[in-house]
Amino acid sequence: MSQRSLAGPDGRRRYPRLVTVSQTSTPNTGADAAPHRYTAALAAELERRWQDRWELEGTFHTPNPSGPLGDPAAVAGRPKLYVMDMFPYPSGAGLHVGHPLGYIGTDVFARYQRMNGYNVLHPLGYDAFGLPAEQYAVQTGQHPRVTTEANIATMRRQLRALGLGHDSRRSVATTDPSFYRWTQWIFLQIFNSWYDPDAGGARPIVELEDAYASGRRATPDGTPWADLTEGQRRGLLDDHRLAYLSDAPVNWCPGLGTVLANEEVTADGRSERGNYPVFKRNLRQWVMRITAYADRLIADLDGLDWPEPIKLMQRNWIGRSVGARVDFPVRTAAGTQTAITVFTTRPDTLFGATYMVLAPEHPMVDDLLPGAWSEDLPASWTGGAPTPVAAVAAYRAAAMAKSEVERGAEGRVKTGVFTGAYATNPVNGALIPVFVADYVLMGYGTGAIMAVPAEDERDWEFAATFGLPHVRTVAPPADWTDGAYTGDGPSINSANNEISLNGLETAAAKAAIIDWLAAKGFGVPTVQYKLRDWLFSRQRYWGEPFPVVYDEYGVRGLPDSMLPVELPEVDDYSPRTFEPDDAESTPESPLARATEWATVTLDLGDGPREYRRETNTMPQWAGSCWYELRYLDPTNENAFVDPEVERYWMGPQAPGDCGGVDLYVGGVEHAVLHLLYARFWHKVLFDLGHVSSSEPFRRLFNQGYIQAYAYTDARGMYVPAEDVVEETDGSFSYEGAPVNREYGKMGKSLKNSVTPDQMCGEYGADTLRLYEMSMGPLDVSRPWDTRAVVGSFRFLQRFWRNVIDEETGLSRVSETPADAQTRAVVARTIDGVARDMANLRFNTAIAKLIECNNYLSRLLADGGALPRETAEAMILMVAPLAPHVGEELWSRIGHTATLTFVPFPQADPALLVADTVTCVLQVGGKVRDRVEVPADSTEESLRELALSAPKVVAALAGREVRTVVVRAPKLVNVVPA
RNA sequence: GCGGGAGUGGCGGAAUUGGCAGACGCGCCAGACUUAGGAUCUGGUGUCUUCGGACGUGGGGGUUCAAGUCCCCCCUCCCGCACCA
Repeated sequence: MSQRSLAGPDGRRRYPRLVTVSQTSTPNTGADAAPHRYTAALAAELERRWQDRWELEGTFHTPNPSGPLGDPAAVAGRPKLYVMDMFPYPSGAGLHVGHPLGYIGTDVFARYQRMNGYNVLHPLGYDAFGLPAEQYAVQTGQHPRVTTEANIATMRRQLRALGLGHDSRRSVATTDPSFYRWTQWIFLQIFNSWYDPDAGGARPIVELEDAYASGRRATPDGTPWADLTEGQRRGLLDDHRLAYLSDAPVNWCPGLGTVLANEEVTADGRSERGNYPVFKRNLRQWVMRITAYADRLIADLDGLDWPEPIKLMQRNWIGRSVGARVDFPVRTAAGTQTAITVFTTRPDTLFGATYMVLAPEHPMVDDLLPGAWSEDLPASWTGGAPTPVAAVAAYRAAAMAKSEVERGAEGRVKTGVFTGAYATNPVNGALIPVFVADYVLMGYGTGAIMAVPAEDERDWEFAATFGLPHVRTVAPPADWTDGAYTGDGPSINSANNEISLNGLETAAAKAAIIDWLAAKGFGVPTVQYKLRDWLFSRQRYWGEPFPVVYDEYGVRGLPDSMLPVELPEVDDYSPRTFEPDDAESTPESPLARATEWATVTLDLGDGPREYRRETNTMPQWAGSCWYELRYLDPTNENAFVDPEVERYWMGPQAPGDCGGVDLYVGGVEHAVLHLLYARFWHKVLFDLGHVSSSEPFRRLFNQGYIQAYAYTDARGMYVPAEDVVEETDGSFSYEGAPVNREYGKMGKSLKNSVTPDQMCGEYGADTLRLYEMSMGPLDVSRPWDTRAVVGSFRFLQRFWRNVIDEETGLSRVSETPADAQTRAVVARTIDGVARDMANLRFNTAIAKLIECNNYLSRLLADGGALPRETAEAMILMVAPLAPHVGEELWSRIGHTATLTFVPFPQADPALLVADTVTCVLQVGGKVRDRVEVPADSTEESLRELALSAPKVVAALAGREVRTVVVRAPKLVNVVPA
């Protein structure tokens, strides 16, 4: 990398052959280069120089309208644009070339829009709480803060070397106490709020307390507020809070030693991280009442400029179903009259309910079981057990023993057992048997269903297995043969003395029966969601402590003045982990061992008293739920963000606009986790009047991933991908032995990692940026190909050579004006590049720039000069993509200031209109000739031209002309008879 | 199984509203410079061809003067959900 060219005695250069062991096929060693050629060495020098200058001048320091980062004059008269990436976790493994793909994309876009006059906010921070730093700390004994800060420093260095124009003053980390102080503050806002269905949003809990205290709102059992004990009052309020403690079943993962959110558990009941078994346990944990926002989280998707698949995933995850709850009267074994409540989306099929099913965990099951079977029953119903109690116990034990994977592997064969009890179908009084079966899930609806075999495939299968009858209540299509018909159609067999659904279409039948049920007190219309409340506790050290304490009555939020609650120093950062399948184990947070910290004496307004702290911490999602707001005002010590600053950057742009970040770029893997949680927090803050935007991210863009090939040898071990050779027959080998190729992620363990540092060293950051942007559309995944990077390098080299004389290093720019053709070519390039950049189509923008540059190369090779207007337009267009080359050339042709804020070139519309165009002459739709014609040719003249064109005449071969289609001036199609 | 997306040269990918398929790049081939080339530069490069042309965007059918693009059927791959009543 360090060879220099030598000048010979005659003044001509001599290029010594210096071949080092490290020398590869890289074209850019500089060994052979002309003295002022664009080489890796030159790229490294000028990139460092411009990065230093940007930093020194604060080029990317974005002004706020007010406050510590405020500069009203700089803000005035410019439109704003907030461009943001999903922030990274500062991993110790360092970056590979796939990581910065999205960051480069947003940087190009941000730079482009700065040149269009926007005040662009483009920050990048760090999502730095979380498991890897903690696990590393457990292994090494080093405080996670130390490793986290070292990792952040490394990542900042790597990202700086890519020339990313972030506002470094706003580079917050979620682990900074000055950041998580406000995470805790927002938690308290949520904790101190309740969802008021009448207002359709969150309101301070003190308003609810006032309503109870004044009697405007009755307590659930009617007891006057004044007569309630302190504990009862607090319990009542706690039941309404948006952040609350719950004893409900949670996902307990012994292998990780922590509980997990539903979103963090895979379909086969394992942890998304680590792939350990997860068990349902009743544990007292913090939960966020996200379900209160389910409807708004669905409805407000409509106003978002997000990819449709992501919206769909959120809708599906929330899983809204409209239906009814219906009560089926039943008598317990003890003789008490009660009812089994089911949820159904098909109340119109009620007359077809021929049995019921309860989930194995359903709390009513045990009360229903009679002491003995009342009749002779088939063995399939009793499971061969002597009593219902024994049958259900055996069934439950068998169901518990099966893992989710095993259940899936059984191909969903329906199993179950009869309870011995019968319930009454409220519409027709029929006594129908009640079963227990694991195809009904306790976690959805009421954990109980009415089974309608004729109109539900699962019920049909179960009924077939257990010999249960079916009654069709929806007329299937004429060609229907057998099985459950789940579609819509006119109701049949659905009438009692009071109501008949017969003949009604499904929608009308639903409405009619719901009215009847409601009137009779048998049921109510209900909306059901798959979404559950969000489990918010983790038994971890490296997370935000909860800003709450406990006294004898329960939990109390701390006053703002006591924030932040900082993490205590501890000897052991590890949560207690267990054998992965030890379902009986109990979580044990590391903070519980910090006994001095966990007990604290505070004055919460009623004198100093001793309290217990919460020893769980918040999940890693907490910081990412609101970081877009902290970027706006990162140094504010009085508020998480100044309202005026928030309104400027994120406020609605028009009536009905939700506001939010103008462009948010990140991977699709956060479609339902981060993006749902962040929307929820933002809406709470909106309801409470803390932000003016009702959504955090107005526009979302999912970048694709850079994939890579990995190779395994005969033993299945990964071999270094860079040393694999492709054989002439298309197979691959490593050190002479054949290897298998697989396609997927890039990673150190797969031995196919390529780092940005490597690419910057071999070509420079501008080449890497250009290559990543030219590989394909930003939202599509594609394979990395190190060999192909040289193409982007060659372009920069050729572009450089067109502007700079390689021998002298001087500008080749001429002050003579451009000729008409050059102007037209450049104008077309400007037009296309501007459109592509605005649409994040950087790959086609680059193709157009290369095309234009190739034109200029030919022009110069033919002895032409490079006109200043042409050079400047090209430099300014290349600059967002390759900013260091852009700045360097801009300065070398005589400018002193950065080009960051120089207006992007405008195409003269007059130059976009060509004088002549190529007209395609077709015969029967096949191209036969092309002719240059005036752009304003008339249809008639083109028709004449085509009919007399020799190639058209030849292709017609004497056939009659049926018709002639003319699309002036570009196409004529002569259609033979 | 349900839902969504995608199939274009050896490879990554281009292609306003249906209107010249394969832009641009890699690779490959040839040439230039060179003691040399793995640097750089120039040119060529979908397939077949009797050199006229024919064929060609996963397969089959259709609409149209004209289909990668629109419609129907099928195949393959990727992503999400997965007994959600």
